[in-house]
Amino acid sequence: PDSVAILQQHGIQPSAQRVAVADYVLQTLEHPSADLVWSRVKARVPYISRATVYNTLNLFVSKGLLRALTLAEDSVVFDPNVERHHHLVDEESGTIHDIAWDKVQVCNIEALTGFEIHDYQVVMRGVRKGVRHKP
Amino acid sequence: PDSVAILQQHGIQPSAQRVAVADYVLQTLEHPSADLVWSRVKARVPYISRATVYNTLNLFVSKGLLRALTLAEDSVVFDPNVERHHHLVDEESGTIHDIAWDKVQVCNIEALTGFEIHDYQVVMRGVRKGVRHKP
DNA sequence: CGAGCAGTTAGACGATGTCCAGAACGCGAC
DNA sequence: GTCGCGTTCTGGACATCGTCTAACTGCTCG
Repeated sequence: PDSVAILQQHGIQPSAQRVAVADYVLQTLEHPSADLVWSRVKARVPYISRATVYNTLNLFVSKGLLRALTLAEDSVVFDPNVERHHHLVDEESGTIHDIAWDKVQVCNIEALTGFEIHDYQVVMRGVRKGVRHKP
Repeated sequence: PDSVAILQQHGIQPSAQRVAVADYVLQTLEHPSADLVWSRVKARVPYISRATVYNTLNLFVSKGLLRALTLAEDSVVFDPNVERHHHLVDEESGTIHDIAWDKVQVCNIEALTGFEIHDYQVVMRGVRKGVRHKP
């Protein structure tokens, strides 16, 4: 897809650095941390600075292009999937997997009193099936 | 309750520092970060060091006395409630509230293929009802 | 040309969390 | 008691994450 067009549609000036970040982060499935985005983008655009990557990621989040997730220890990760969905954390590798919204259902959320729920998701932890554990 | 007895039941030597940490962290409802635990405990035992608090909290987690949660930005917090339950993050204050396990139900978790789910919970974000927003 | 503005840059900074070497402690043996 | 040994505690160094600032670049408009 055309990163430049996407940025413009969201009211973001498409500078060279922003396009470079978008080209990677809007396509990836690896739920990268900010510093991982930095190193990935640096591989193609070596002169980009760390501050720019952080600024750009925060800008993308505020414009709704990305979601920031705080699921596992150490660091926020970014998810280009901004639709509602759930998450599964692989306890062995730390990898995060998206789980489609309609794969599981949550009931009685509306019955909670005292709070106005703006958003919710199921967070699961587990391991790949068939992986052997040490005896 | 008797912190000394609880520590012993979990196979932890009850040193003065560990008891001091336990006295606070096993009773609290405020979901403290490690550094908050440090300052709370220092108020009663001023000579305790930061490293000891971190070591003690990690020890308690590995022994099943506490759960470490990574829900909101910045820092892991600790929860003495080790029963299954859900969490609600107040988006205005950042406060975390425990939600009883049977208040909401999650269906079809078992139907997920490819993974062995060890644990899951619903994470909600919202605000206290009746709180006015700026117009 | 040059003033102004948006974007970028490098590095300083504060906060979080881990690690290490040495000091202090507790406890049993003598 | 006191000796010796293993455990615990301590303070500081260290690495990482994320933010901030001040200076620099490059573009547009007059």
